[in-house]
Amino acid sequence: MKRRRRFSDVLSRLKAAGLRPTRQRLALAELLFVGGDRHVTAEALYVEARAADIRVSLATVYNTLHQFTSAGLMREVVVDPGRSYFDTNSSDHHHFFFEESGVLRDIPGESVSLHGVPPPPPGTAISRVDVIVRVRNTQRSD
Amino acid sequence: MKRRRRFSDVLSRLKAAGLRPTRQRLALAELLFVGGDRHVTAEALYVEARAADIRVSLATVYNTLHQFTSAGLMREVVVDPGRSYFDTNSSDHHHFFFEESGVLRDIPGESVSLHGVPPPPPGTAISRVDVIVRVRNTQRSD
DNA sequence: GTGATTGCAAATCTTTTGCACTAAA
DNA sequence: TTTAGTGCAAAAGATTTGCAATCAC
Repeated sequence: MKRRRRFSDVLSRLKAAGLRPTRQRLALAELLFVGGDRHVTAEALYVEARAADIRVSLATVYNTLHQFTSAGLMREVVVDPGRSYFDTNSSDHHHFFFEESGVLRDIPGESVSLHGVPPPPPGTAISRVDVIVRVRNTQRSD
Repeated sequence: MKRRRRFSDVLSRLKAAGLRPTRQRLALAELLFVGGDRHVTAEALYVEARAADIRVSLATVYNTLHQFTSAGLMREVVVDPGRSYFDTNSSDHHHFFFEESGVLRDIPGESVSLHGVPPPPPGTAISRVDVIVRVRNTQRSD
């Protein structure tokens, strides 16, 4: 009953987040949350969903990713001008970004330590610290 | 002769970067590089240039910012989905990003120290590490 | 002159929105 | 029912591109 287990996991996850478990949200959540951490763009998830015979529109994919993000189930990662990535790992961690391929990879939050960040100005508080390690291929690429 | 000094500084800067010193590039460079570190979006620089009676198109502002960036005179900072910032400080440093206002502020590179970043995969090298400290207002804003 | 640069408008790309339709509670 | 969610197509931004006109060398 793996399939049923997955389904109910995802179902309770949506319920816990206060999101109505619609067919599209359930299907997208299953793609996203089953099988480890993922980093997707809206377009990529849309293509993947279609390939998996999930009937959903691109607009709904965008809406859903933002709803999941607002609900704390995902995190938006900004690394590429003109394209947003969404990360199924919403805990505190950092990223490698492979500039040539556009691939994002997690760096566990505990492994990195930061010192010397100045305090934020009065009246403000740090909401998040992003560390993005941009990586490029060593060998010729042109 | 402050004005003349600024002009020749900017002129040699462009020449050193191998960029033909056209009227538009000179004028934009003067806006950008005179008077401290700046963080601009293409649109904002365009508006500023027009206000300063610099006759330039938005397309040229985009082109120029990218040329300056390729030449190492500036740096592109990605913090906001759907909008690019360009930073006149191209040396190694980090940023505060004020989420409500969209303002970016430098954090000197020396003040922050990072430990524990895993080595990049074989065949790749770190091209840059960005630390972005996202900040929000403490008081109500809704 | 000659090739690089610019301006303009059109094109492209990503993301958002309006609204009639459908589905969950 | 009643309200939230969805699909579609259109709209909105940001950025890029094609090409004729213009400028630097």
